Amino acid sequence: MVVTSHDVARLAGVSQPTVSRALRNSPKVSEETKRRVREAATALGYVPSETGRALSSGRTRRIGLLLTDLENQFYPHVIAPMHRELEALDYQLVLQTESSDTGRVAERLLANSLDGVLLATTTVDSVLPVRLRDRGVPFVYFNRTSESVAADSAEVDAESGMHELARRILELGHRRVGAIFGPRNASTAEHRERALREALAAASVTVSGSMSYRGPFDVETGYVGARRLLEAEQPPTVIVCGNDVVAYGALNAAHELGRAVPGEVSIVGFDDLPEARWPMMQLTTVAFDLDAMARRAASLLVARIERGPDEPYRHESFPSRLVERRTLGAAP
Amino acid sequence: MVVTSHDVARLAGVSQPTVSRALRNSPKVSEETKRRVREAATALGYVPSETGRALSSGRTRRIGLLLTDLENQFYPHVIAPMHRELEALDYQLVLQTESSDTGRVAERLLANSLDGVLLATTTVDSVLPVRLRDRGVPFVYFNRTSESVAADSAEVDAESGMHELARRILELGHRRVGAIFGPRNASTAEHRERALREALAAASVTVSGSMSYRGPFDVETGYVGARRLLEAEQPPTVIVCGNDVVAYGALNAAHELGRAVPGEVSIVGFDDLPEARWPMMQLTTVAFDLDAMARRAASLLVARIERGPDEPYRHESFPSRLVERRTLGAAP
DNA sequence: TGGTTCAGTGTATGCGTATGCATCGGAAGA
DNA sequence: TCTTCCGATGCATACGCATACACTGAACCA
Repeated sequence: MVVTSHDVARLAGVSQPTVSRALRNSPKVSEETKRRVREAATALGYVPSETGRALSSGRTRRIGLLLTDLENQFYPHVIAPMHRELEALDYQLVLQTESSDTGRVAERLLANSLDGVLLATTTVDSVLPVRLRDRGVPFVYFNRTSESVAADSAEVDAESGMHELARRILELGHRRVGAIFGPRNASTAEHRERALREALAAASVTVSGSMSYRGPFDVETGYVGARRLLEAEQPPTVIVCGNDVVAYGALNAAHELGRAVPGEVSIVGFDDLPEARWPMMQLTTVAFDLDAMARRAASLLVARIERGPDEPYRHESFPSRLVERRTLGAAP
Repeated sequence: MVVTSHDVARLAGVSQPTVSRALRNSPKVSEETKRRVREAATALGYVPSETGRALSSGRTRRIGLLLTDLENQFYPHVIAPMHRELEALDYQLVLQTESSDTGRVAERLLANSLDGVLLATTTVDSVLPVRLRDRGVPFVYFNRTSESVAADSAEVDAESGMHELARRILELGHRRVGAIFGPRNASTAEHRERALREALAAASVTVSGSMSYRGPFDVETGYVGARRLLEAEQPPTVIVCGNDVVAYGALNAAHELGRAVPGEVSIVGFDDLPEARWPMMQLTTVAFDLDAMARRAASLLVARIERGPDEPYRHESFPSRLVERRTLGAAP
């Protein structure tokens, strides 16, 4: 039924190992034989079995991508460039989502015989990196880090953009600054929060507890958080969101409450997703090269897989900067 | 380095096949032995190699999902439910995107030793289904069909919703009906177009060539198409879009041109994605249970894989209905 | 008591590819 | 002409698991 290298060997009049070598373009096979083998392979429609190859070589050329939530609007812009990069490097992408049972995720990742794992979940789970390290499964942190287990990483430098944003916010006269931060235990959320607070503190502006909200990086958080902040007695004049997706939710809340943006309240995001540029949206946001960062994470992982565990860890940092659009204006 | 069933066998004092049987809970192994094997497996942290299992069993428990464009806003709402369903059925999801070189895609799909493929691309490529059939790789059409090669399918019944929409549009006094259809050679696009035209024809309303635009199901198409239609001398009073994502683009165009929605122009989508419900958006659209449809496609495929090729093909149809929100109003 | 049966386990083998090593034949050098 | 060497190929085997089949011993029946 299925064509194997033996069938090709028979047709080409050579042995099976010669087929293997010929098709992998080994220099130990004569050009004439390669030609015959290739012809036979084409004639039979032979495609090498990845399973056989994996068992024999110990490499699957498959990489796992661990995400928090497949439906989050952030991830398509991560998955796509990673997929493109990995395709070019001849690797496959297998999706995994975080389940409540971390042990099971780890087990699946390992059983899957993945060559490596891209950790793109927001919250830092301390168990998984340890297990991966112990099993010798290469992995890379994407848009997060962990102090506990060292590994390659691709991250945003939030400071530059956040400082720029804070300066501009103050310049526009805002003093009641609200914020919707990301979840606790998420390094990305912490970096952004700290950068914002530090930059504002320079002008003695603080984000008080009643002026802030905290939750997962999703639309719901932005919506609920912004409603809460905007319906307070002294609502903020600007709401800085943990990322663009959260800002979408905040915009929805403002829209629903009939608050003009940026007339009555300014809203700012982080990430500069393609949707932020939509005429409908025109979201002012802190931008960085997400596409490049995703591709970099993928290539870092492949380099780690192919060059081995002895290379020093690389921590790629992507600078951020403010992109002003419509949703940030002068304080009312 | 890596723990195999042999290691477990040695520790448990049994043979390797007994380990295999015990862990797969075969009735041919005594409870006492199972207990010992399980203990040994846990002690060693044994996780069966999927590669070994795949080579031996001929099944990879991996399913390919072929998409047009990973960054399209439609797909997260497809990927997520499929992933959930497949996870419950203990299958993995591997992403593939359509490349220009169809042959290469087919080859990769086959080499990948996938147990089956979910075809979720919009355009009907005639080569791939044939190759999959010839190789005996089970597959399911999702949100599309092909007359040439029979297979299970999960599709929308566009007629009910489109008729409802047409009736409502006419009722609201619209006579200049514009449309942004999906791409040519896409069965989904054709169904929706035909259903709309038929329903309008009953009232002698037609969508002329100058009142329609055609392109891939993406934001760009909606934006470009709507700009073209709206900047014409006699712009339509309503624009029916091939799907919600296209409608996002149309809304962007209307926004940019300063046309009030639905005051000056009504815009309607199809799919009822979660984003359509956003207060910012409030898109009137033709809805169906996309989540269920995606899950159904996945379970149809698994059933096909596990029950074999002799079962009759199943064509699941999901009814559609109009969901009125803000973007459809009376004709100006 | 001998034969039959069956539960439980081991042995042998296959799945498809990659690779270390042996082999072979011809060319080059002595 | 004999040896040496090397390019080209075949042989044997490993990878980890699943499964057909063989085997063993105990229980049961006649």
